[in-house]
Amino acid sequence: MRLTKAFFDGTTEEIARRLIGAMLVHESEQGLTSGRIVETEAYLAEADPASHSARGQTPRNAAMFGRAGHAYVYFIYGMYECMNVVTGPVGRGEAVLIRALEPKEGVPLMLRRRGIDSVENLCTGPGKLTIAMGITRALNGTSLFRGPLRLTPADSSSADPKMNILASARVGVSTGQDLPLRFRLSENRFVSRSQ
DNA sequence: GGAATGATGTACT
DNA sequence: GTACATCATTCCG
Repeated sequence: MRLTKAFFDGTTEEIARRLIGAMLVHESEQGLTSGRIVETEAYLAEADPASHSARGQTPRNAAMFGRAGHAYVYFIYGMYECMNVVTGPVGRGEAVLIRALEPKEGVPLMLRRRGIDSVENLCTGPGKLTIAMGITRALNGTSLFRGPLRLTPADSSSADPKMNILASARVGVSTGQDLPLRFRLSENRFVSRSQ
């Protein structure tokens, strides 16, 4: 199924839920890798102190204020990169952090990038999945409709009936912990470790 | 098993 | 100087 503009209708929370089950695909010179999204977190513009957009636009977070369906990739803790899907509209500053993937295509390449030999912890966290997928800040601001990094919505006709989505507090934030903006597949072994 | 720790760019006090 | 949308490693018990 092809990504359309209508995918970004509704609130960022709704889009964060809708992203569960969608496929993320990256084509690089090294090869193609893909995974099914099993965990997301919504970051809002209003009343969300944990959001990067909370204190206005800076060069670092500019992509978060860009168009829906584009990537916001940022560098954190001096070591890791995290990937978000901007949910727009332009100037608003809302996005959904991709926190975990169930690896699908290009697993050997992902294992090589991560320097491990088990698929178990390959993409179970936002910093891990960007390494495995080869996602860097070079992709910041790029379109997820076309380009090397693409998003493919879940095919609703083949939706897994056991696909229960749980909502809970976000991970690693010190403010806004009362907001249930983290979404994950229940009973999926590829969600991130920290609960 | 769980807690503490180090790696360290970017933004802000 | 401090905090941060993290992770791997080390040190406990």
